[in-house]
Parts: sequence; C-alpha cells; structure tokens
Amino acid sequence: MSGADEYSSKRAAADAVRSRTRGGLSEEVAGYVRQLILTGALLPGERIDQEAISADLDVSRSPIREAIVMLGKEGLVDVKPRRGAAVANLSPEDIVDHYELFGLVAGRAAAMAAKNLPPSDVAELRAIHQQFAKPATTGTGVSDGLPDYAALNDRFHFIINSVAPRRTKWLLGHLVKSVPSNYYEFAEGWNQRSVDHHERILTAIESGDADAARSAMEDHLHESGIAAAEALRAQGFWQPLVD
Amino acid sequence: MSGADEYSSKRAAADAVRSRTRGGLSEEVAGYVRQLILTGALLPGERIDQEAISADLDVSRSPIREAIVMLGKEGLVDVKPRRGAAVANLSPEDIVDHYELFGLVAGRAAAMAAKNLPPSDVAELRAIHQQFAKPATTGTGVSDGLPDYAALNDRFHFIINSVAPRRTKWLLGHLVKSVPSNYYEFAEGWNQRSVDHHERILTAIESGDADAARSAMEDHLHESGIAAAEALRAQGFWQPLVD
DNA sequence: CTTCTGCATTTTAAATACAAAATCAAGCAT
DNA sequence: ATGCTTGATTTTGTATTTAAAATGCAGAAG
Repeated sequence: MSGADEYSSKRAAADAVRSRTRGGLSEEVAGYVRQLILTGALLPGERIDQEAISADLDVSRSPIREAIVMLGKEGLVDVKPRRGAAVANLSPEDIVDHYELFGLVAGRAAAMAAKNLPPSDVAELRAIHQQFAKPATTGTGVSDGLPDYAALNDRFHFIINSVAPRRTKWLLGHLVKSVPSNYYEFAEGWNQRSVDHHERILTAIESGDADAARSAMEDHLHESGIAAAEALRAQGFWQPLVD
Repeated sequence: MSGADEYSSKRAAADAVRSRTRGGLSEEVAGYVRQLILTGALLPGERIDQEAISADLDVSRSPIREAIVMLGKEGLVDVKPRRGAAVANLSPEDIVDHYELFGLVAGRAAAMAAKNLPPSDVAELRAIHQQFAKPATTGTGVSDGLPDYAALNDRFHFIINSVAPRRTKWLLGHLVKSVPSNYYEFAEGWNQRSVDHHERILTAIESGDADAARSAMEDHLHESGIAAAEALRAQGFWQPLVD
C-alpha cells in the first residue's frame, strides 16, 4: 500500500498525460516515470511498481511495460527478467561520466559547426547569446519580460548541432534525455558561468576554429555534469532509501 | 501474404529462439529481428510485420512489441505511432558517422587504458595480439587450430574497455550492438589492416601514451566504419526494395 | 532457538481479446 | 478519364486474462 501513495501524489500530472492524443501512450508514460526519477520522487534502487503506475495513470500495463523497456534502454532503470524493474543506481560518478561522453559528442558537433555553420546561423547564434547574456533583473516578479534562459540555451545548442550528421544528432538527443536539465536553479551562479562558456564556444565558431570549439564545448559539458550531479544531490536523489 | 514468407525462410533460427529459458522473450525476439536487419533479410524502409514475426516465432505480439521498442531505441527501426515500425533508412553516411562516434567513445576508453590498465592486463593484451597476428594458415581446412579472430578481437577490446567508467562501458555496449560486426569476411585484406591497427593501439597503451592510444583507436574505428558500410553494401543492404 | 522446507501471496511475463485508426478499393460523380 | 467519397479490410494500440516465477511467511524438524 505504501508504494501506491508514492505515485498517487502526482495525480495532477497523471491527468495531463491521459489528455494527450491517442497513440503513443507508452511515450507519455515513459516521460511521466522519467520525470519521477529525475525529480527524485523515485529513488535509485526503488522498485517500479507497474500496478501502481497503472492505477495512478489509469492505463493498462501494456504501455507501462513498453515505457519501462524504453527507460531500460536509456539506462535510467535496470530491467531484470522475471524480477521487474528498479530505478538505476546511478552514482555521481556516473552522472559526471555521462556528461563527459555528452561533451565528446557535442564537441564533435561544435567542431563541425565551426567549419560548416552558415553565416546567417552564426549571426543568429550571436543574437541569441546576447539575449542570454542579459542580466536577470533581480526582481522575482514573474512576467518581467526577462528572457527564458532554458529556451535560449536550448536554441543555442540546437543551432550548433544543426549541421551535425544525422547519427550524431540522434545520439545527442538520447544523451540529453536521460539526465537532469534543471540545474539552472541549483548551482550557485551557474547562469554567469554558462554565459562565459557560451561566449567561448561562440567566439571559436565565429573564428572558424574547430579545435577551440570542440574544447570549449567539452569543457562546458564537463562543468555542466558537475552542476547536474550537484542538482541531483540537492534534490535528495542520493538520500538513503529508508525502507 | 508475401510478407510472412520473408520471415518463415528463417524458421530454423526461430526454433533456437524459442528454446531459450523462459523470461526475457522480448530480448530474444529483438536479437532475431536485429539479425534479420543486419543481414539484409529485412531491407531499409521495409515494414516490420508483427503478425508475421508472431507466426514465424510462435510468440504472441506482446514480446514482439517490446522488442520493436528496443530496436527503436537502438535506432535500427523507426517507430511511428499508429502506423507501425519500419527498418530505419540508414545511409552509408549514417554507418560511417556511427563508427566515428564509436571511435570517440572507444578512444576515450583507450586513453584511460593507457594510463590505468594494470600491467598484467597489458601483458594479456600483448599475448592475445600475438595470437591475433598469427597468419591464417591458408588451408581452408576447418579445425585447423587456427585462431578464432572474432573472439580474439572481442577480448582485445574488452580488456581495453575494462578500466573505463561504468557509463562509458554502457554506451560502448549500445554502440556496438546496432551495427554490423561481420565485416571480417568482406573487406579485402581486413585482417592484416586490423592487426596493424591493434599493434598501434597496443604500443600506445604499453608506453602509457594516452593521446596516441586515443588517436589509434579513433582511426581504427574510422576504418572499421568504412569496412562495415562496405560489408552492408556487399550484403545487398542498400538494394532498392522492389515492392 | 535456529534453520530448512513447503505453501500462500504477490507480481511479473506472455497470450488473447477488443477497439480504433489507417489503408485500400470500389463506386460514384464530375 | 480522373478525382473524391465511402465502406470494407487490415493492422496497430490498449486492455484483459492466464500462467508462471519469485518472495515471504509459517510450521516442523533438528
């Protein structure tokens, strides 16, 4: 009984899942569980109760099962035949390692961008970066007209990756999915550091220096990894599970 | 009706699948379909008929469905909601790109091996390489006591990867799975080239030169990618599908 | 008191059944 | 003759049911 409560606390989100267009339910369920894991609602080692998810999302177990297979391939859960799935025991070292790999691939894309990105895209990159570098007016007011940093960051990287070959893009998509991306709120002064990183990357691309672009991107993601691990720690991701 | 014949020609393999221990049927099915794709029995763009596989393997559609999800995550099939799955349209460029990425990650592992591989492992590496370098006595006789090159190759790389961090090993496992690994028989004189590559990698590791090990591994996999694409071509992988 | 064995319970895995969407074809209209 | 619409067929996606494996507990034996 204690297991079901774990999930049902998120019933609000559940309805959002159900409301989606028919077909591709497994994808939705995967997103739901992924979020549960990445936000620390499900701790490493904790069993994934198919029954509970089924009850919580009001979905049969077939799409849940497929979602678990997906998450297994993403490395977020361990799937043992005949004994179900559990949240993967990712260590801080795993997270750092993951981002290091991420950096390798993103570095490759950045190097290619330095050589092949069309001038118009480079210009847009600079424009976006200017928005990104705009200091957040410290007022906590909501609709302050202050930039949506996450969106700008996404677009920045999206443009850089746009000239990478297909398979490289594909792998980047996978690497970005199975890892937290909300460390903006946690790491102290992350925004400023991020701006510095982007500036270095952008400068390298503008001057067509592939090696510099690669290292800049690798360094950026190396530090992002440390920030991500810290964010997970702050969320209680590595809290010992009490039983 | 024409679709089912496509599969039933492989019924021998099908029985082998069924014979396995219970639990984890999806994994077996995935292996079966993966082989069908990698050997060119299913051509790029061709639909994956769940019913046909079900009939051919005498397995219900549930594990087949999960297998398709796996292959989707591996990038071997495209899964479109409500319109089924089809063999991914991998181009030669995709294969080369894939191996380039493979090289990036394996290069990272090799660099680490150059610094951290225990001397005993380095010694075993050398011993394996000596077996590997042994010229295949040109007699086509079967039980000639001539080395199993594929196994030696696997072990060679396995030892190198053994000191890589967990996530890196995990990614390597994924990258190696969704790509042909039988180009030994196709590329002319591949064995000799492979020996040369391994020699260069091994020398770098023995002398503790991380950068040299990395480049050697990257180059090795770059050439492997070209050979793999060639092997696929030779297998008729890119034959226009006739409809 | 401890440990091993066997039964009951729980939960997974696979098979089957059902519903909905998409494709294909034939007929009709233009 | 061509194009569109409508109906039948096929095939997918989801739910439900059934079977088997693992876990936990209880009782008996040492």
